[in-house]
Amino acid sequence: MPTNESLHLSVDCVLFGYDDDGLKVLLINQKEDSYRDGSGQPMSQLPGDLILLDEGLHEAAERVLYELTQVKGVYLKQFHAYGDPNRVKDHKDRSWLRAIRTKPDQRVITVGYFGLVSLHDYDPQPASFAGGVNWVDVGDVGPLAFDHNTILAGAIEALQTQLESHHISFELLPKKFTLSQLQQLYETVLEKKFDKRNFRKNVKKMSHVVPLDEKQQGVTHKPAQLFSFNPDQIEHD
Amino acid sequence: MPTNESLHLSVDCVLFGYDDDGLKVLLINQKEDSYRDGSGQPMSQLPGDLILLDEGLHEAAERVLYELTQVKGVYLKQFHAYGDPNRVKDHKDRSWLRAIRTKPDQRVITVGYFGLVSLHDYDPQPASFAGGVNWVDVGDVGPLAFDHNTILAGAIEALQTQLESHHISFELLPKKFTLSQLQQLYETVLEKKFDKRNFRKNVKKMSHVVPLDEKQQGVTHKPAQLFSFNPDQIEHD
DNA sequence: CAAGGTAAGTGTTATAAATACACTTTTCAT
DNA sequence: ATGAAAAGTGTATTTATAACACTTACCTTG
Repeated sequence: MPTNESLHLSVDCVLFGYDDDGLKVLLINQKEDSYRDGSGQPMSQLPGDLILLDEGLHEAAERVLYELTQVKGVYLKQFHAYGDPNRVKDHKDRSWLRAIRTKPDQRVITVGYFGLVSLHDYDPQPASFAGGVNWVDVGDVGPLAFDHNTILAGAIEALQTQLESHHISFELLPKKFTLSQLQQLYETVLEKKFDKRNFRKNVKKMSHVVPLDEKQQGVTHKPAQLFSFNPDQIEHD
Repeated sequence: MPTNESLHLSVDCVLFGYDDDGLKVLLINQKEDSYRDGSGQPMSQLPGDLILLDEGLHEAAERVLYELTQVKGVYLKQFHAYGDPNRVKDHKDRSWLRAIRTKPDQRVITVGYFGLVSLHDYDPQPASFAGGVNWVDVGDVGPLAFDHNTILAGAIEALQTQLESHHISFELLPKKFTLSQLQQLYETVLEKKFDKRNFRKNVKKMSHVVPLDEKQQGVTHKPAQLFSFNPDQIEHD
């Protein structure tokens, strides 16, 4: 029954990027002429790669991300392994696999990592070997290759549950930020509204959020107080 | 540098068993003469096995557990993948690997699952191909083979965080249980004490915990009301 | 069959956390 | 000087958490 002779392992990275206009995921497109879905559209997928024989899983995720975005040192966390024997056997994915793999029928188990970057401070200049690289709003992601929609959904869930408990919000914000930006981040990620005054009351209790002697500049309204995270006070993980 | 030519994947199961005298983990011993640690003690490990080419990860975990305990249908949940390239390379583990593997230097990545069983209703009669199988109190677990102490710690953490949020306590209790048993379970797993009256107040709010028209029997004191979980009201996951 | 042992069962009060809600302030642009 | 735009701020209500001690029902034993 199984057409494969061995079993390979990859990592797939769900890199979330955030800025004032929302939460994005980094997706890569295959070259248009080699890989299209039924309707002729080029299909997207999450950045991922087979792991090397002497690297750890976390290392592999870092490498994949570095190769794609030239970014080092981003927050990266494992969230789930996906091992359905048929996860790379779908009809829609065959032509692409034939193009890139020597053994396209080979079974691949993948370990999902999510990563967080702030798109405010610097734009990670995605540089891909494989085709176009785009930041896509999380709400606008269409059908992806393989089981990548499932993986993305798992990453979003992990991000939501960990945002509050693991103090990772600062990975998505600029070094200096306003309380409104922090609130918008929470509202975007958790998909619910918060009351401004109550939200600020809670932030005051967080010892790792510290006010700076500095105000927002160049805005057309009352400039907001800037805050930053104190890394000493943060233990995530 | 790497001595391995390929890479294999296993599942390791942390099967938790609970009864009135505590939380146990199922461990297997290697045969004493083939595998001892430095001090000549036979070493224990978590039940685990390489996954087959055509089975999913969850399926693999179910199979491993069935082969060891003859138990089917237990609650099983993936919690983490462990992929350090040296996780099976420790000196203490070499003799055992030489005994059981054709390629003892081969790298193995493993996916951890935790499982839950009630030791009240029935004793899962562990039946092993590989040696002794024991329920060991979670507090009394000594050094294990490979990185299995790390994996166990990860499983305990996962169990603790999910006990409250995922309504899984009933997997560890008999079908009919008293509120004191439920409280003791929480206290054991979460390693903290609860106030009896406050605990019961909270239970009353849980619609999935329903009182039965039945009382405890054969006890030397006031018999407790029995309760059960209503499976219709439970969505875990 | 009375007494003692044992765990079950039960309410109230105090403190802390979460929620709901609306106006004033500061800056820039016109 | 006026208006637009988002920042910033306090109180009252509701809900949840925490602390705390005695009575009840059943079994055992002497």
